[in-house]
Amino acid sequence: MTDSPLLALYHSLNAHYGDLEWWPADSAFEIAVGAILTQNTDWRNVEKALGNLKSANVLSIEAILETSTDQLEMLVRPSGYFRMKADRLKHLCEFLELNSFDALKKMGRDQARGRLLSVKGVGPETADDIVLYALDIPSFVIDTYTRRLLERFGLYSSKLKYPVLQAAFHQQLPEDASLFKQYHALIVEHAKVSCRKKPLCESCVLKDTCPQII
DNA sequence: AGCCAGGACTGAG
DNA sequence: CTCAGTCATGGC
Repeated sequence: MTDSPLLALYHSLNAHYGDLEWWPADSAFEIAVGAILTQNTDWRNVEKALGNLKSANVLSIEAILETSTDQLEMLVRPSGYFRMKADRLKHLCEFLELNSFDALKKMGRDQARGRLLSVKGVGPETADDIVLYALDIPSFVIDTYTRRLLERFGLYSSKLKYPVLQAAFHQQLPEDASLFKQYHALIVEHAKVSCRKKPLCESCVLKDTCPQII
């Protein structure tokens, strides 16, 4: 029984990079906040913003809701789009006030994901970040790195819609939150060390171990 | 000195 | 519904 292409790709990435321990955070709430802050933003800038929130003791639902918009904007500024993100964090916290992580987890994937998507500023990727890493429910995250990787390996066009690409992962992988977490982490890690422009790097670390794909 | 980052929303056609 | 425009700081 040979692996499906996406599972084979996972094994290759995993063999090279090993366990990556994602998502770095001290709580489910910090993960949700990070998911908003990292939208189209380098994680290193997100860390600065999270650090500001922690230093100001503003990393909780109540604290964010009580903090003035101006103050919140100042704190999240290093992560970019600071006005928009401050606003999105407010919306997220209003939502979490009524829907605890515990309650969301009990709803199951589709329900929880659907509720999250109703929050202004939470799109498909952010919702999946939260469902997967904060709720520990297997829902695969499709980001720009994922699209680029699939495109390069000739597996799926990066133009395909989010649900289509996600379905491919869901069909080809065992329904395992730990595996989904690690896979997404591996994709991002690989993106950081691989070149951005070439269709497929000659020095790609997967070249030797993923012959079925390359 | 540009280019780009772990997206999502909006308005136009 | 498809798609360009918009939002913004910091690293390399």
